[in-house]
Amino acid sequence: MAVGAIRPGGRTARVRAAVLRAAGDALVEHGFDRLDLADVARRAEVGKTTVYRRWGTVAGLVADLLTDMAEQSLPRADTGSLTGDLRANARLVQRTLVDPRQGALFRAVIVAATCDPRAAEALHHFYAVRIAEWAPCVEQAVRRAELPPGTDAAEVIRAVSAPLYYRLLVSGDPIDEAAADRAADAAVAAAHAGVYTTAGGPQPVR
Amino acid sequence: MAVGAIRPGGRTARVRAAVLRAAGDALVEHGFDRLDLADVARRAEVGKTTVYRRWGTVAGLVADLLTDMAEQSLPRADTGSLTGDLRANARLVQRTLVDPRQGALFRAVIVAATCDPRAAEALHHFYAVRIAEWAPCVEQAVRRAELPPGTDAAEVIRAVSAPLYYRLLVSGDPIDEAAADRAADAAVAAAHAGVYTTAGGPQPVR
DNA sequence: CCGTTAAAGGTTCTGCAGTTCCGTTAAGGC
DNA sequence: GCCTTAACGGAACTGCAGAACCTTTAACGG
Repeated sequence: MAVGAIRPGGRTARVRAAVLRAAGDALVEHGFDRLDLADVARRAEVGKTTVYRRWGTVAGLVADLLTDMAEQSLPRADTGSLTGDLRANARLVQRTLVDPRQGALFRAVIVAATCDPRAAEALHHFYAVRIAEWAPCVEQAVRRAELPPGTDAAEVIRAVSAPLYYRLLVSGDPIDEAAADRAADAAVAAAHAGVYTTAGGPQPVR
Repeated sequence: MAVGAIRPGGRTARVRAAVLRAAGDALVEHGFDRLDLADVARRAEVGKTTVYRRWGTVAGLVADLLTDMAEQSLPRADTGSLTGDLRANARLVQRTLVDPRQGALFRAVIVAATCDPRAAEALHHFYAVRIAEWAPCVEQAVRRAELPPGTDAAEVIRAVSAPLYYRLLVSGDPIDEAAADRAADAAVAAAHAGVYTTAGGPQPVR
């Protein structure tokens, strides 16, 4: 075999998959701060030396987990109306954050991002991908003249998620379907008023 | 002295103040995950036994720090217009989150809240207080007929902060004055459209 | 199939966060 | 001012996360 070749196949891939799955389980059970790499190794039925060597720290492991999560994508909605699409998006985010496993996982990766630059980069990339996936909903609405031209599509999508993440991380208020619909409706109203146009400030209400 | 009396005065209060200040410094420097209670004790020039006995864990210490922070309040603005007031609020939040010390501190306490129930309760109380302080801006706007009756004042205030915290914790986008103004303007537009009325869904744009 | 070596695995060691123990200081009621 | 004891402080101890070391397994090129 050639010198210096890397070996991503077979066992290495199996080990990565097992460790990432175990890391997800452990994160959901204990949370970010109480995560022990040796415990992850035990769950994954893998030598703890391997986990320490390949990922080093809890944050490094979470960063890799996020990279993996970014690759699995969910299709965006296309209901024909902006409100319908954004409500679908808000409901998707809402269901994800409320889900015991997914919600705990997202809290954990967001925490990891505040502690480690690699995890932060992975997180920002993850959301950049998700936002780019949904931006076409807004672009279509602009083409349909539902929204003013020059509307920043990504900013509208972010505006839908923001109140839900605010509840998850900051205020602790319940993340129910009503909150999701309100988040979507607020984004539509603000976009309609021209708040998200690149030109700048809000346009007068027509 | 009576049996079982507690002693909050003198030395005890001095120790608490010194430890909370030291904890803030340490949080800003190392972040939540790398916080060592022994290091906090050293900075505060206090026995480490004291810190472990009174606060026990990092999360417990942060919870107390938050309780302390909730007591120091900043006055709300009163510019005469809803947009003016909410932009002032958004700018205040923006400046706080961008400030190296304050920003790091807020990230740390939010992280602590995801790890510990007491810290979570302290955080939610902190924001409940802040939101209640600014809610009158919205109530005034309703009285001035700038907004539809039945508008949920707290929800409007939360809507102003949400995009800024989303940037801080999730997307990593810059938290500049333009973002602050957009957050305020979006909240105004959505509130104006009736998204935050207790009645429910959005009212038709007038 | 074989040889090379990248990558995983097992075991032992170590530093330090967190605990325990006991002596010291000073808050506050009389 | 005195006494009781809540609360602080220093030092020695301990358990375990993470490092170090060496052995074993299996991926991949020929």
